[in-house]
Amino acid sequence: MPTVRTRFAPSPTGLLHIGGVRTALFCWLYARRHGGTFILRVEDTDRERSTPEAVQVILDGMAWLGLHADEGPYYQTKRYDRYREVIRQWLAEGKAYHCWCSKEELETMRNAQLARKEKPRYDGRCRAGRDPVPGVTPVVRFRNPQEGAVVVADAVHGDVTFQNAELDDLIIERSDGNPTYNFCVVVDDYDMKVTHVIRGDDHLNNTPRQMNMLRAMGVEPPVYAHLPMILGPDGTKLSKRHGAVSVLAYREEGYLPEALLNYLARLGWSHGDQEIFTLEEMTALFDIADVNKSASAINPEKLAWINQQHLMRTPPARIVPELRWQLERLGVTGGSDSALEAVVIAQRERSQTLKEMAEASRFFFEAPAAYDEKAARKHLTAESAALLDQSKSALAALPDWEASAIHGVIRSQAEAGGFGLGRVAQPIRVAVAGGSVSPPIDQTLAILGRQETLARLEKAIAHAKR
RNA sequence: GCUCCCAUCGUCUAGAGGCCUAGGACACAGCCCUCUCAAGGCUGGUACGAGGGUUCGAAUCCCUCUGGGAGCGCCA
Repeated sequence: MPTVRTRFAPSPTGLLHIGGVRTALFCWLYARRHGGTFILRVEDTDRERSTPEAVQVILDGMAWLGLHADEGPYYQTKRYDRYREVIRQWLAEGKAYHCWCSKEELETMRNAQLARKEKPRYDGRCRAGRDPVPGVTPVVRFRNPQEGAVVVADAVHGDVTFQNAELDDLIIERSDGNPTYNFCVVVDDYDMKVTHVIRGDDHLNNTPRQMNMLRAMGVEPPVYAHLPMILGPDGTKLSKRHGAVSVLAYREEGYLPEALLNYLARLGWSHGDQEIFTLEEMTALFDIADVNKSASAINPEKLAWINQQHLMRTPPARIVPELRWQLERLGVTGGSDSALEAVVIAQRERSQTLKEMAEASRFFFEAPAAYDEKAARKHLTAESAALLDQSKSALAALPDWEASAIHGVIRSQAEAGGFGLGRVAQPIRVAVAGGSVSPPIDQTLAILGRQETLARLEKAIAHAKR
């Protein structure tokens, strides 16, 4: 059994979006699971649309996700000599031939077929050879078998049979001398000794042609696994307004890479009823046999839930740099690692994303610019001013500034007044956080520190007395 | 139009002939917990696209239909 070799082969013509990431993930997981090699190959033969920026976006995205390649990135544009070599050889062996049809001629053929309600395809008119046509630079076509059938033994779909009669002779070299996609894929998968081709099922229809070309090279095709498509939340094709944005946008929105990967893995793959997986669990459990055949729609709410589950389970120290990055994006700097860690622990069960966490934690690092109007009207009243004042004195007198002692103060204040904790806690909460929502008040004050707490209480008392 | 693929709650899915009066998760509703918001716990509603077979028995196997998708390019 040869070592497993998988490849992720994006084309840098657009963005690396959710669909591409899921494909990359499955390739990566499969290689990891079997101690194999994961190859990154950039398919940039479309010189018109490929851009260095798009390449960089792919590289950055993969790096953020932690989907590191064991080999590559390879670039198809750097392999043109090899492609030409194969084409020359095929031409010599009769496996390929020159086609002198002009684009106009092909267009006419196509329209006629469409008019006859036939599947548009090349009719092979140059197959037997044709004299050079003046003014036309020929393309090279692969001589596809005309008889028999090709069976794709797909690891997720099972056997899928295509009649060779349905396939035409595809162009492998354009008139400008550049090789085409389907051909490059074949040469690359052959040269790179790819054992498992895991890709989107929009490629299922290309597979028989690729298999025929692989056989023309004298090898048996690799194992194919065609993954179902990922749809937008409304069940239609992914578009810009859905998730078809760069994966890096998910970092900005405050998602953990492992959470995004967990979510994506569960789109089309499952392991019983388990929903939350660490990367380690996924690599240990992943199997193509458990991959679904049907397309699935992304559900942003579930992604958010999974993200929160990861926020709650991941060691806080690992979250700290992510939170710091989000805070900096809000223009909030400072705070020691240990302070941020305490914030993470206080906020993780009340934040679905790191962005939310940063926004909700702003007040820990800077005094609220203004009180939430509604909250202030309700809790910073003349009568609560007296209560706030008492709390302030009691807190100032506390020997140790820690949560349980702070809780003791709040509780005795409430007991003394004969009312619930909320009556004491809410005004304090508004005073320190600026609004009526925060982590438990004792924990909040403990993180904030005595000095800052007292200062904010002072200010709130003044406000309440106005 | 032709070829190919797909089809269980709104969504993600479990289900490989009897364990299914269909299980879990997200979302939703109610209750509990409770200093706010959450988290957590409990409860509830909603699904096998339709029709034919095969079988003692079908969500599971076969056929047809319907619906969705992909491909059919000197794009990838």
